[in-house]
Amino acid sequence: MYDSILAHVGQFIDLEPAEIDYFTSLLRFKLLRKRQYLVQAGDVCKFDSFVVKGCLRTYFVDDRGSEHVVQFAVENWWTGDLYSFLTQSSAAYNTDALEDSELLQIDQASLDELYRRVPKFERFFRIISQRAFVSAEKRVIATISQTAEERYLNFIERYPGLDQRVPQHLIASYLGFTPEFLSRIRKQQASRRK
Amino acid sequence: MYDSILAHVGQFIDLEPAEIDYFTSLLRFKLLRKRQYLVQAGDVCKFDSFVVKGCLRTYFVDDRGSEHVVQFAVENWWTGDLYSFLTQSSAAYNTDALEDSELLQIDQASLDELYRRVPKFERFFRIISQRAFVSAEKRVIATISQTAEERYLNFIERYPGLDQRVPQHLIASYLGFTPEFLSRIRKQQASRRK
DNA sequence: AAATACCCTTGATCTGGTTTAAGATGAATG
DNA sequence: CATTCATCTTAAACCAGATCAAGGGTATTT
Repeated sequence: MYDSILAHVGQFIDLEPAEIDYFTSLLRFKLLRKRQYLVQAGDVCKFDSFVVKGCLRTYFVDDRGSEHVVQFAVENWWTGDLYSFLTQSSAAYNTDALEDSELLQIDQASLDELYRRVPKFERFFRIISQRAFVSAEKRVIATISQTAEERYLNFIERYPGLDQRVPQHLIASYLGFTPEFLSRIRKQQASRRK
Repeated sequence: MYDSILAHVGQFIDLEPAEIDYFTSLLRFKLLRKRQYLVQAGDVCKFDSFVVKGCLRTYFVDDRGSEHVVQFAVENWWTGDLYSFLTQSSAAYNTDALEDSELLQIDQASLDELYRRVPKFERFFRIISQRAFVSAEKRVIATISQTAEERYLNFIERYPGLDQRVPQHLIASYLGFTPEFLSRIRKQQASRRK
């Protein structure tokens, strides 16, 4: 059950057996059925969640009532509303399961304790946060500088298989355009391949 | 000279006098004249740079030759090409000074040493990276879900005074539209205020 | 004190992507 | 097994914002 999270953490820091035991003792296992919420906007996000299996999406509902996918999370990703988790304030985003999913969760108090007892975890979360920041900044630039078609092609290249796993209209939402327009892009792609 | 960076770091971690001395001993002071480059695309970004005074911009040149402002950095911000700095690979972005600026810089080797000798700095950079990630993600959502006018109004509210400090066409670039369109937004704003 | 380089504005025209609306297909549910 | 619900497609009208082109103001340079 802990194999994937330990392999993931092990990419960035080395842990002693006792540290591994301590770390895993802080984790709680959570099963989510398809369509079930992990966090709803307005709630406080109590846990940082690691995806062992399955697929989730985080989305935001704007003033006009339209939904926008903030991120997808598949195996070996962390998910939740980070701002809400860090500040224990109410979440702006919703996260729900697109498939039946298995998560490992840690709460704020346990994480603080973990930072204190095993400071290497500060390093681990520093590294993954820096990477997440770099990716988010790239996504800003892509959204600003590329056409819808370019973003779509980069998406299927960068997240291979994900387009087979989640509905197209959610990919369109993630990329910042309408499902109708994605349909047109795909049609044009298909005719070009002939 | 070190007042602002120590106050900034002090917001997140507490340092002993000896740790302060050690930290500041690793910093190097850098003066940039207006228009001078801090990092050019293709170079390796050797330093993480803290802005003591002045204003810089990081920008990206796309395939079509258009520039896009990735971020502005004013007093108490860190700047540079983070991906290039972390991996010591060549930078995708350019950073240059919009005003004469004073920086404090740390190189990769010194930072590694700092993490080893004063692990609290892992914590410090974890926290600011997490915040940076949250902001970057908000910017993605804003770009996807709001109109040009809404983004502009949020920008001047969120970064008060910055619109007086940097040319308008760079703000337009940062927000993801053309300078001509910003001009029209401002005209409409002015007429509404009458 | 010209000359040059920036910077901002305005108008006309064009386009990438939205909106609205309708229909087709398949999957989940009572 | 009928019915709702979710997903995807297509097409026509429409719009936010881009592009192109021109002109004017103001620093900075020479």
